[in-house]
Amino acid sequence: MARKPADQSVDREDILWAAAEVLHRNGYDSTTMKDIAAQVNLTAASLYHHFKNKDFLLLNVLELGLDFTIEKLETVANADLSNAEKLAGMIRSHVVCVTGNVAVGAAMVFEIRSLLNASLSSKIGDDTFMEEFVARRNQFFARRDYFEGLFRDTIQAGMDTGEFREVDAATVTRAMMGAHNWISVWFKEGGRLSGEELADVMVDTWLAALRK
Amino acid sequence: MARKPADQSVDREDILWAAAEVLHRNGYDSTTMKDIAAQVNLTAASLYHHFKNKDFLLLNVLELGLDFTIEKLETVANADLSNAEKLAGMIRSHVVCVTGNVAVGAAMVFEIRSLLNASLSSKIGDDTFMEEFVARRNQFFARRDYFEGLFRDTIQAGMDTGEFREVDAATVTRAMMGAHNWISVWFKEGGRLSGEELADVMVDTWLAALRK
Amino acid sequence: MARKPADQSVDREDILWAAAEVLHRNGYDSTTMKDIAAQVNLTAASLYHHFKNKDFLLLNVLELGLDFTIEKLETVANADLSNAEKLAGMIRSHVVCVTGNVAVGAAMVFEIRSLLNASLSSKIGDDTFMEEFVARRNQFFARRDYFEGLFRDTIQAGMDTGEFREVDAATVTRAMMGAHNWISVWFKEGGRLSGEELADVMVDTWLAALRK
Amino acid sequence: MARKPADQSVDREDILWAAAEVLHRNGYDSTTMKDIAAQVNLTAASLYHHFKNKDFLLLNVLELGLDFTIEKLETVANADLSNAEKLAGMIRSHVVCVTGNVAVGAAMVFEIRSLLNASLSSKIGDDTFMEEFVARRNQFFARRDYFEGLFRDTIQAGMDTGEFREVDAATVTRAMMGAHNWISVWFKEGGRLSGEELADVMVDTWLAALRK
DNA sequence: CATGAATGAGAGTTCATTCAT
DNA sequence: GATGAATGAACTCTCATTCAT
Repeated sequence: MARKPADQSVDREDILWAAAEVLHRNGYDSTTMKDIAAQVNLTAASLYHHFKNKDFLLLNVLELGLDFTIEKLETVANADLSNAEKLAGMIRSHVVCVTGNVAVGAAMVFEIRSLLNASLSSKIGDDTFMEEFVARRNQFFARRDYFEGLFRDTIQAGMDTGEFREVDAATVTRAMMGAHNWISVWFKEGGRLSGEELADVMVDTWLAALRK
Repeated sequence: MARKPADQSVDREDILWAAAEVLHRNGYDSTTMKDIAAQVNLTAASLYHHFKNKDFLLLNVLELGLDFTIEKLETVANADLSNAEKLAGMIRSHVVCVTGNVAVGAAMVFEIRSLLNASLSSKIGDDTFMEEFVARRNQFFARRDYFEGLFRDTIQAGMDTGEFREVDAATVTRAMMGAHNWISVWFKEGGRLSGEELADVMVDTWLAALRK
Repeated sequence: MARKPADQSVDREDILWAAAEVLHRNGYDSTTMKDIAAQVNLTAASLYHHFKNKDFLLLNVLELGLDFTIEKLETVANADLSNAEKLAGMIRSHVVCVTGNVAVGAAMVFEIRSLLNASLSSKIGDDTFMEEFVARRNQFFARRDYFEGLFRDTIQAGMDTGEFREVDAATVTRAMMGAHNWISVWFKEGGRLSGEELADVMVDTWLAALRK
Repeated sequence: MARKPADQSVDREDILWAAAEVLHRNGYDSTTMKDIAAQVNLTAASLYHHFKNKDFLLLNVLELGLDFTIEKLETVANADLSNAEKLAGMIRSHVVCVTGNVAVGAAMVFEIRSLLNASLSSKIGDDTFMEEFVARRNQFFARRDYFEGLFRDTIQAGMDTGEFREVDAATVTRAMMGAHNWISVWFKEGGRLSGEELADVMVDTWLAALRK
């Protein structure tokens, strides 16, 4: 979690991490632009220099989180490993990302609906506004599907090679996503389990569920 | 599960089911009293004859959903079954509840935070208001823990009797809760799997994860 | 905290006349909802009970003014008179309307552009919103053309019967509209000329311009 | 009339013509400094190197338009012609100016009110600011009266010499101003009538109205 | 000269809530 | 009970304007 470097130059990404934190605390609707601005020592009006509006700001937060997570995941997904090892690595990656960035993780779980409703409240003003928003939002969802697909494909591949028992890969993947996403709800830094330890438990659980 | 009564006499519970639906669509903050009222052919003002304020209304929705689910669950939890059979039954119960009542299920996942923030924004006006609210909210959370505890205890018992392999019961339970809660996000009535079938997959998955 | 306003019940039309006055003073953009509300002892928020938004309020003001004027005009336009007499009556009607209602008259001259720009800033929210707005706006413009057409037709008819000399009826009509509209800019109640006297001058001028 | 210079060196007058155009499209209040700046490839901040503030910019636009028109008019007004010929020339001059420069013409009609309101919103900060503004604004209005006076005087003179019939010169002049100003509202370049042709119609109309 | 960043002030709008009817 | 009217509070967003670079 990147803190405020100083009080001077605030750039887009600083705002995004700060925003994620506030979002995590209050949820999209209860979070005001003023809240976010305060977190980076700006006024609400100043935020509009960096983001077209609140919806875009949310979208940027989510994109940041997803990009960050996907990047980590792809390293593992592209490695030359057995499907079991690969899945283990992917689960660990995902869980570590979530525990290391609870705020963003939570945003990705809880604010999706706000993202969907967002288009409705968008002004017409500039058609470009909404068009760009919808385009980027769709891309976000596509990448989200891609992300989930990485897990599903690995499970399927493991079934094909006989490493895993036969299951409903799509549903098991969704169960897994749910389990991992839910972490951002209950995980507390400094609790009984570290992020790494939690990742171990998850890996153990899911591999057990899939073992023959 | 049972809703939609006559169109004339609107009672508290009608409003709650309707509210859950709107809440599911829009989220707590984006849902206006007017939205909820419209769903039952009332005006916003009229809602105040039935509920003290919006926060209480939400609390009532959540209580309704939780009571409903716990009731089903206790039937199984108190039955004279092996721990594996019991856990299977509980999972099935939970999943069927969620799939049969996506709206309320989603509310219980997504609007908890609103419930927490609620106390903060409560008007000080009537101390009794807030006191009662906080008391009932705490009770709600206690019952929620109790609900989760039913699962955890069964897993633990299964481990104790040797039916299940040794796992971190608390964490596995949370994984399970996450997986089940997440259902309300993606499940569509009439999709590839019915609620019952989905329940089967979940039972299979979790028992596999716990088998020795 | 709902308070009782001093004035009894304020209805839509009261607001419209008041709004016209403020609009006349400040122009659409410089007029705030608060300004209009203050004029009728309401808060800005209360205006939204009566009008969907500022654009609709303006539209209502203009509709009111146009309806009022057209009604007067049609009485004359449908009477059994020579074209010269008819035109005289119409001019007198128009001028008296404008001088008797400077505020609304001015609104109809100066705020048309705001009406046109209005659609752009309308929210999507409810498609119905914008659709209704555009529909009513178009109807307004159609009625405005109809209004102008009454003059043009009478001039043309007078030319056809030989009462008037040959002129470019459309352009003369526009000159006339301009002259009459402009009255709302400079006319002061209690000045050198009463509304009736001014009407006489206008009638004299235009009939002189058209006489053979 | 002459606009559009190079694209590099932007000077005050370029900005004014550009501003007039934007003003014509949107009106003073809806026109932002950014809009005007964009029209000449500058940023809003840069405009402040050329004009003290938005009010002054508007004032400059109006001054430019009025000076331009008066200059043309004085040529005719000072010529050695009969009053009828003089009035014809003046009308032609005015109409041609308006049709050739719809934007500025419209600004002079529609933005006068903004000019009036401007003083009120002026920041107190620099007294000099407001003093200078008010002084120049008053001068503008004086010149505007002078402009209208040229017409009125010619009509009066024509009545005195018996060229024109007896009318209320002041009121007829205002009717004329209204008719001419209104042109900027409806005139479209490339329409049925050219500016010159429209001028002919106007000359014909007003001389007919004044002929004995 | 030009500009990117920042901001105070304020506008339109929404909404939970109250109260007289 | 039910509702129409009203409102205070709060929010998103805009904009003229300043200033350091």
